[in-house]
Amino acid sequence: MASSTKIVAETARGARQRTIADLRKRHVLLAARAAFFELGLEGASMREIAKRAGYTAGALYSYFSSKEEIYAALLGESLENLNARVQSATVQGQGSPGLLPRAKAAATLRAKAGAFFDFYRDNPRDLDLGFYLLPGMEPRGLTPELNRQLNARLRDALAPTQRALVEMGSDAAKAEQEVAALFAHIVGLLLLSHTGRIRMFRDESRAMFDRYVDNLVDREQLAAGARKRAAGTRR
Amino acid sequence: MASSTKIVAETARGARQRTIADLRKRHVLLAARAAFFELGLEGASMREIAKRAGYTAGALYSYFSSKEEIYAALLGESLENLNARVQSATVQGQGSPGLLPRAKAAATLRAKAGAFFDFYRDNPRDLDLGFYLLPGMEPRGLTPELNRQLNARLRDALAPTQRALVEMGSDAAKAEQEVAALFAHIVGLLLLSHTGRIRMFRDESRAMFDRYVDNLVDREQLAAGARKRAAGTRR
Amino acid sequence: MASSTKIVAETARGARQRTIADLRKRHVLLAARAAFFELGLEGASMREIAKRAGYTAGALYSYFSSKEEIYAALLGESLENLNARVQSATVQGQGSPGLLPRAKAAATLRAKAGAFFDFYRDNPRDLDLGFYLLPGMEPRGLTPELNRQLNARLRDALAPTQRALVEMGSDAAKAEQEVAALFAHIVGLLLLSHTGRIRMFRDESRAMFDRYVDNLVDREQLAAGARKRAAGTRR
Amino acid sequence: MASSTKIVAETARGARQRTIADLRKRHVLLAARAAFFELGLEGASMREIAKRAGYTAGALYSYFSSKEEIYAALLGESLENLNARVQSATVQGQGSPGLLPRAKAAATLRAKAGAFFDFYRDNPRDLDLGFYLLPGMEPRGLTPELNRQLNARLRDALAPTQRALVEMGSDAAKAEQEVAALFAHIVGLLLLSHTGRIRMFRDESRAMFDRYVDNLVDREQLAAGARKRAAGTRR
DNA sequence: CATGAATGAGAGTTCATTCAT
DNA sequence: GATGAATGAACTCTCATTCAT
Repeated sequence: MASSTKIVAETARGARQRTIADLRKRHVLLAARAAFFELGLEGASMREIAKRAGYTAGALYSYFSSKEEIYAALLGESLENLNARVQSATVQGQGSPGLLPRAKAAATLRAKAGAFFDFYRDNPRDLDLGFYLLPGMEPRGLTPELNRQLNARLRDALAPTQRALVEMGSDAAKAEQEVAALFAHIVGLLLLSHTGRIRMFRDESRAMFDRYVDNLVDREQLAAGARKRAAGTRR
Repeated sequence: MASSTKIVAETARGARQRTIADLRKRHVLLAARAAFFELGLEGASMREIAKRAGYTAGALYSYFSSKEEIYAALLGESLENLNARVQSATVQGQGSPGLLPRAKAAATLRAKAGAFFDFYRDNPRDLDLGFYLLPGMEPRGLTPELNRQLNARLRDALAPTQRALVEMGSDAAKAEQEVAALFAHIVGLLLLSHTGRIRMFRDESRAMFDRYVDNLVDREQLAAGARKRAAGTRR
Repeated sequence: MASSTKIVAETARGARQRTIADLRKRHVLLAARAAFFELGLEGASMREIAKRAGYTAGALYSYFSSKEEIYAALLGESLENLNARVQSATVQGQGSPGLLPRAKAAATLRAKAGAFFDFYRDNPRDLDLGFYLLPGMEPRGLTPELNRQLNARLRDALAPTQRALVEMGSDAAKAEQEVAALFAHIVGLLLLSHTGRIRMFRDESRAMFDRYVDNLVDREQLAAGARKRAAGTRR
Repeated sequence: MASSTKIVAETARGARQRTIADLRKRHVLLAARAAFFELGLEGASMREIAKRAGYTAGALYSYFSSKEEIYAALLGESLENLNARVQSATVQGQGSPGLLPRAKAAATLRAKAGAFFDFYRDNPRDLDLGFYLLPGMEPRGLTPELNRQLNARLRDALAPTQRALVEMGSDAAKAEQEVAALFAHIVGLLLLSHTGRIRMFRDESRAMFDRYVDNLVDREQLAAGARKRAAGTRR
């Protein structure tokens, strides 16, 4: 009995410690995020991150075994945030009873893809996180396994949009293609918007995104109508 | 006579030397290109570039007065190459006599936009060149003036596509929007294709580009038809 | 109680560490001093200083944030030493009861000015420290504020001499002029003594200094006598 | 005959060429002087000097075999200028017939020493030339032999002052001491004036110089009077 | 005589990382 | 767990000097 109690106690302590450690880890991560967002990935040195976290540079190595591991954790967190935002995105006027299933799916498409777009528009550095770093990485922080996980979370964030396309009548392959194209369009718009290389993108990126989605919805509805007519003719 | 001969000779020598110097400058640029393409902008140190060019680091400063000037020259060259490729792109079956003007414009659109896409697909690092810019650049090499020039060359490369859109019936504003959206789509596709973050992009990016252009052409033709019918009604 | 103890312990550790850090800083400073004194300000590279201190170049930046900060610290220390020496200089046969106040002041003048002279004669490079300043300095290490402080410490070292002049009967303005002239003479003598540009200065500089002070004392006493007579006449 | 003529011709050509070469050498020297005076000794790179002379860096080595040889030549020239100025300095109201020999000598003293002072006051960098460089020199440009020559020219510039002191009644040894002290004072005043380390020196250096000379003349006249009286008593 | 390309050493500084305490 | 000292390699850039042309 005594030993069992001890085990329980130790486990509890272990859990508490792990929690505290996790908290501190998150604290470091927040500091790293702030540093990176202000100074860019190369500009954010370990010393800078440490200073913002209230630590010495050496202390960070208690939490992360390299700078790249910090980057990986940051990217992971970023994708969690993205997914949270996409999941919490809801259709406006959701309860309208008379709405046709396809119109509902279109609304969902707009909501989910819009959330995706807005997340990166509002957090521009999160985009960098995903795309600017890859070259010259890997050694310790970004193992292939982790890389796979991160890609999976990215797909998760696109999945609701893909499902909406299916509900609008696309077959699976078409839906996958369309969501990939949509993803590419978003990335392109945002990248150009951030670099400022061309004027237009700075202020109109969301409008451009809307037009793309409008066209996409139009196409889907046209295709659905065509399928319907084809089915009617055959009967 | 003698003095005139001397002047000619000296001028010739000057010209020859200038040519040689230019050649060597290009040689350095090629080395820099290779280094940058393999190691990224930050990874390509002056020493690394010099080594590849068969020089010591200090020697590079005979040709370029800073690392950023090298970058700027590289970017400039890249945009020249892009423009050359776009300009030399011609419509297949150009001579077909019975082709309607609008169909011809559509073919031009496909050719020019396709050349743009293909240039960056075939020279992936040239894309990076244009976007790695973000960080702390500018001091000497990339003056605002130069920056403006480079932006102008980028627009030049998109201009033929824009003109084709106008010939298909778009008004100027619409054409500008569409070409910007097309540009964004291309950038997004290529970026995702290069980072490999999602499987599909690796092999299918050109097909995805084609589908985007197909949709664009369809939309334009639909709109043109609508305008025609509207005109007919009004009469 | 326990927490109080802990605080004490931590404070003690902090204090100890600070002391050790100060010691090491001084150690670096000594190495820098030696390097600078042997090789001059430009010749003493960070690497050279580090080597003499038993460090790598990078390690110096734990103690000083730039080469100029090292220089500033060195100059500060030098002026402290100068002041210490001047303050500790006392009049020989100070206790003699029958000495007139003016004679006492003259003795003080000789003692204080002599200490000033001897300090720089015995530490020739400390003089350079104060004058190698001219070139393109200032950026970080030698802020205007610090510059003001250093100038103040220099004046401090001259102040006792100036006070002695006042006690000998000079008015404030005259005393300031004379002390400035004395300072200039000292600097000139020492500079010429160190550069060896003219033979005589090498061995006789102290004798030359003494002659200058003798003349100065004579002049002051003559002037005092003249003032006395003038006052007697007026009565 | 023919060969003799040829020899003459060649010699003449040689002389002309040497003259042209000297001219160009002087031209380079002027550029070096300007560069050094603007940028300081360390700041004036061979490239900078060459640019100002309208040459390439390499071309300078046709005229001088090292940077230090340029420095040496510059210093030599500077001392020539100094001597020229001192020699051309004349006593104001020189022709006054009734002037006593001693008063004339005092006027000469003032004129010659004043010219010395003014030369360095008006050409501050010439002072640096003489004093700031010595450390770390010698290799090629500043041979001991040359060094001796330069020191001699410096003494030459002081000689007229020294002679004036003798004419005022000083014996040779005393005159040498006094002129050395005067030289030290001048150097001290000018150095402090240039560094600006103490306010007073900036604007008043010439006044301070005058006071020093006044005192010197007074002392000499006093001493001469004493000698006269002593001689009268003895008789 | 002059050029311009090139060297090689060295400058100050930054940084991720390690490790004894 | 955290510190602070230290490393060692890397960075861009400058410079006096050399030499084939």
